[in-house]
Amino acid sequence: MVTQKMIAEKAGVSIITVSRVLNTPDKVKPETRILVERILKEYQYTPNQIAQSLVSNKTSIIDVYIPEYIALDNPFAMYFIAGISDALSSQLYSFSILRNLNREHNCDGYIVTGLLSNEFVPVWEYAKSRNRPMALFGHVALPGVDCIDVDNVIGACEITERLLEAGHRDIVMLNVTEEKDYVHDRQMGFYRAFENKSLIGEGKAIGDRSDIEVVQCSNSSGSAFYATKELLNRRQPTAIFCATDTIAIGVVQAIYEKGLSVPEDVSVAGFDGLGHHLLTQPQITTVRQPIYEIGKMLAEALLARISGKEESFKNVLLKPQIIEGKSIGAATHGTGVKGNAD
Amino acid sequence: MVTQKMIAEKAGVSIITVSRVLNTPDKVKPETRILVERILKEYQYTPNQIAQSLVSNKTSIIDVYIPEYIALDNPFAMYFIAGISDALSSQLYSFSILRNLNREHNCDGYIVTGLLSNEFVPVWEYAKSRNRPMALFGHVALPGVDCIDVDNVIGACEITERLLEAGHRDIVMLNVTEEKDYVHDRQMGFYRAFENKSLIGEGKAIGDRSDIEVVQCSNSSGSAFYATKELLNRRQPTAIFCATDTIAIGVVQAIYEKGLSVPEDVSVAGFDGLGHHLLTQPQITTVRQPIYEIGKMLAEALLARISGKEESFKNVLLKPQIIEGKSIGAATHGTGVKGNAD
DNA sequence: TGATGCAATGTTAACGTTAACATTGATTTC
DNA sequence: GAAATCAATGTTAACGTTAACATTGCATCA
Repeated sequence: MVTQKMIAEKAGVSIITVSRVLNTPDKVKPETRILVERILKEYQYTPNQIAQSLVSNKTSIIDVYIPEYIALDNPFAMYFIAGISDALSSQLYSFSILRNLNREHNCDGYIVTGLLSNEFVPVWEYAKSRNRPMALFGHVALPGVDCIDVDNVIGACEITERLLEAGHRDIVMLNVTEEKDYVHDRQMGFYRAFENKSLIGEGKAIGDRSDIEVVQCSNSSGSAFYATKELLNRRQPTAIFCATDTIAIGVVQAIYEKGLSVPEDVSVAGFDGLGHHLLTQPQITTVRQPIYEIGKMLAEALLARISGKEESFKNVLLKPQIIEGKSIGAATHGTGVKGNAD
Repeated sequence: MVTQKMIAEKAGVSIITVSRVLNTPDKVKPETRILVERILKEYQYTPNQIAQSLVSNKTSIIDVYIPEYIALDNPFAMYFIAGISDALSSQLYSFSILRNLNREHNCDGYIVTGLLSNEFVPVWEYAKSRNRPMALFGHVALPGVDCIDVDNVIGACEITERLLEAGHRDIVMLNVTEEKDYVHDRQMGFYRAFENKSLIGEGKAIGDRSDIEVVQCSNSSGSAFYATKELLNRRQPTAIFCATDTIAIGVVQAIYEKGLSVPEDVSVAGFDGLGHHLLTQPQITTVRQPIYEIGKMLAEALLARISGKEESFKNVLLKPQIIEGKSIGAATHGTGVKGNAD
């Protein structure tokens, strides 16, 4: 390994002069500077980052904590990581993915995801004890943390309103059988759209949703395929709102298999916008969670905090955007709100 | 930050005794050891990895070089990264993803992918000049590198043979319009299956493939959907071999839309096995590239080399495995090899 | 009883870099 | 012409850890 010491000896100067040529060249006589630069180049000197880190107490590494229960090989993780990677590499930072906190690792800051608010406290204390800033995908009531989260309720509400505005009144939601916040929130958003349009059955209290059908299946297109076949054997809604695009793929297939068309016979709406919505024909109109952008924003927020450029802490709740596909059409059959027709 | 120096002062011992308690506790008198351990715990001492790295010249970090032209948000990259991550985290190693080599970064070794053999030489020299081992996804004729690659020819050949053994003689391949090695290799494998079964049209030289139809489309399910519709409007082969599972998804949709069934009317075979084959109904029988496992094996090979446990260098060409779906059935129509029927 | 061995602990130096302070010699200032 | 200034460079110490060698004091042995 070529060190500053070796360069200094070759050039007949002291180590610190070499260091100055590298860091503050203006403070070195041009003659000396040119000599040292020539030797640096000749011996292909590269600084030892480790030694620099020891002095500066900076590593140029961000630790990204993704708990082990989140598979790295799903679109969520990959978009998140891609966003972080792009934000950091432009600033000459790199990152390490941590799957647990068993191990010491020196870094300049943490990006954290996949935690419920109560799980977050120990991680927060961990970062605080190391005096490192932290940015969180999620929202939490702890001070000194940059937070960004997605509003699943609004996303589900808006795309459901979209279906309602296209004239659909008999909309079935295919939701996931998982006890996660996002599952609950998307169903709430679905209901809220009916409430906003005052389409909850007359004479029923706001909040009485027994007249709106929600079918459950697991989050796979195969499960959605069978659930949809069963549904279509029973009756034919004018639209299906799918809690995820993975589900929507199975729904579209089941509609085809039934000899029906999308969107002519049944409209389909999805949620996630992480690539699966592009796989069907027609492409699915969906709600996009900007995971890539969130990863990028979190990384940028963290870098701003590290550099001291930013004073106030972010606390953002993003409104997800509707991505236009071709899977939503005008309602061509049906009898209005199913509850009203009963 | 709590350092060994602070612990030493509190315990009334020298720094090196603290270091010994941490590294070689047997060499410390039990009495002293217990005292120091108590204070270490009380002040929540954690070692400074940077300082350790400076002394040991080891970082416990592997640099994973994925050139910028490979999007991190595709299944290939994500499975690759997941495999590496799992192999490394069990050994208390972490990794950094490098998107270019503009920047110095201290690491214990390199994992490299996505390079053609000529692009690989400078990267190889880069690693060699830093005296760090390297493991490559690909194959190359350079010494001192662990290599693992997938045999696309054999994979395509075997799944095509599978179709031939099911009685199919009129098989169309839907290939990608990209000038990449894998595209060429999969088409070669497709042809080879016919040659192996001596099904290249009678009276034609081995290698004359004008009687086997290959349709091209871009690597998206929408493009495959339209290409397949056009194909089915012309004629109905008994099976379609798709160069990628993304294409296979569009093919299945087009078959449905035509009012036909998979595999009753048309069998479908795919390639990749990175998740998309699970999205259709029926699930696609495909050839799986074990990307996750390759990432894992490369990481393990690198760790073995770093630890000096391994002498000889790996040079593996993996045979991809067929993943059973339900998309291949017996041939129920058709007239044998299309060329013969002409 | 003095030499030998050994367990326990300490001192010094090293890893490669940079910050803070020190020195040198030439130039400017009053 | 002595004092002050300044550019150029050097010396020392520091970051936190560990390796190599040194010391101490006690027990063992001939």
